Amino acid sequence: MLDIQLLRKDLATVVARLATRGYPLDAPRFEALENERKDIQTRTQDLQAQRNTLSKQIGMAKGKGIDASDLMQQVPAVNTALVDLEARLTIVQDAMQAFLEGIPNLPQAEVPVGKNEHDNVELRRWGEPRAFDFTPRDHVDLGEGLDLLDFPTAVKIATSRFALMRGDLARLHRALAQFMLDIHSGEHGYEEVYVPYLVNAEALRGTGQLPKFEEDLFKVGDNLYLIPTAEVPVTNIVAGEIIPVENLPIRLVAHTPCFRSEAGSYGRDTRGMIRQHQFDKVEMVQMVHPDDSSAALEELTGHAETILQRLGLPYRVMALCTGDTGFSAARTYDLEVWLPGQNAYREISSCSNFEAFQARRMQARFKNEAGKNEFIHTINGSGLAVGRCLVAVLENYQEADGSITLPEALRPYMRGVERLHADES
RNA sequence: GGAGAGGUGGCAGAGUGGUCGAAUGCACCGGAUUCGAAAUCCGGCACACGGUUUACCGUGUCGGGGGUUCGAAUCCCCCCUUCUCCGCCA
Repeated sequence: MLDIQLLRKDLATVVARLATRGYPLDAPRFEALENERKDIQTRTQDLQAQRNTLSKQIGMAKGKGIDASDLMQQVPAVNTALVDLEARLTIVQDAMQAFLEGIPNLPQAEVPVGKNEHDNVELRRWGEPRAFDFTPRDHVDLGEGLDLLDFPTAVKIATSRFALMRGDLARLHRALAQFMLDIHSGEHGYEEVYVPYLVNAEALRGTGQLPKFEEDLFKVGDNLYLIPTAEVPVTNIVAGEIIPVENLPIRLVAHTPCFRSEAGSYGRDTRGMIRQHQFDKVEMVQMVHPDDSSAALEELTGHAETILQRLGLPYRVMALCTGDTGFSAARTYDLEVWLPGQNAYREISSCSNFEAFQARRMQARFKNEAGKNEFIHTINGSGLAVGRCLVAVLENYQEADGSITLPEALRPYMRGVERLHADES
């Protein structure tokens, strides 16, 4: 959520900056709501002050044993007017709140202006895509060829967009998550957390998934939703808190499954594990002093890159343009890993600075140097998407016979297994 | 699942219809004392919003919502939540 003071003070600038991300802010509506609110609120407060004064006088009179019936006769008229005004005030305030919650974050000045993913800017590349002396297969052919990846059975149990992994592939999947978690918690200074996989609407509102993106979520029962990313439970750890400034920055990492309905993505990435209803992800979250958030985003992005580098997976870093930046983010870098099976770079991590956007929704603050409560900044990023990382390992490390040579870094997690290969039989 | 007890400022904890946004203690900030510190003493110290604008005035907030009343932290109803005991259970 944006600071309403910013809209009051400099509406034109806000409109212009939001326009770069393709969001048409309804300025006349804002001004109309604001004027109505101001009018009703001042009138309401005047009446409340009148009532308070009268009641206080009645109390004083009764305390002295004086008859107060004159005063008491004056109150009902005030109250009648108040009932109406207070109701109208609530309506305007709710409308304003809903209006504000629907506005996306302002992109930072450095974000390249553009319409969609085609306008994203490549910042750097790491690693050389391997030259194959055979036609590389994609992870579906590889996994099924090894009898370790099974989509039909997953469909039988659940529905499409689910996967079943077996044996050493299931183990490799677990190894990847462990490996990532160990590096972030052991080398990058993150505290590992285990969090609920079901969250309430308030938490989702805090990080910005609700109210706008309910159709992307799986709802369970009356009040709970399966998490679409660990960002939701992890970031909300600080919701409503006033954090001692010396505790900043807070760095947290969690490995969780993520659940997405993928509404509106029919026909996209229907083959394989790229786009699933359920996938695992290791997520890094930082809560920082506002002065430090830009540096923290660079740092966190580097932490995600470290994983790809240790696994020897070629990737590039993309600066998302204004039009492709997510609702809550002020700035986002995507990491795209090279997938030989698709002959393309594909997103494997998304790292964003949300500035105070989520903190304002969550009421997550710290006491600043002046002793005033101030909103923290939040940053998060995948480090990495486990399923897509598994895909990348399979495709980049495949051999001509369909076997997979495992990267050195993972071998300690694979009880000595160095290759995935089909049974001899 | 059954029974009971609670949710008040950063924390602890008073307050059961009227000058209560709320005693007291701790923590914190400023000052005195001290060579300095501890201890002690004095003072300050919730948040949000609105109006005016450095001072100021007003409104709202005592888990959330609704009700009674001229007036609610205090009475009534509903919900959420925490704790204790019993049962069950990975």
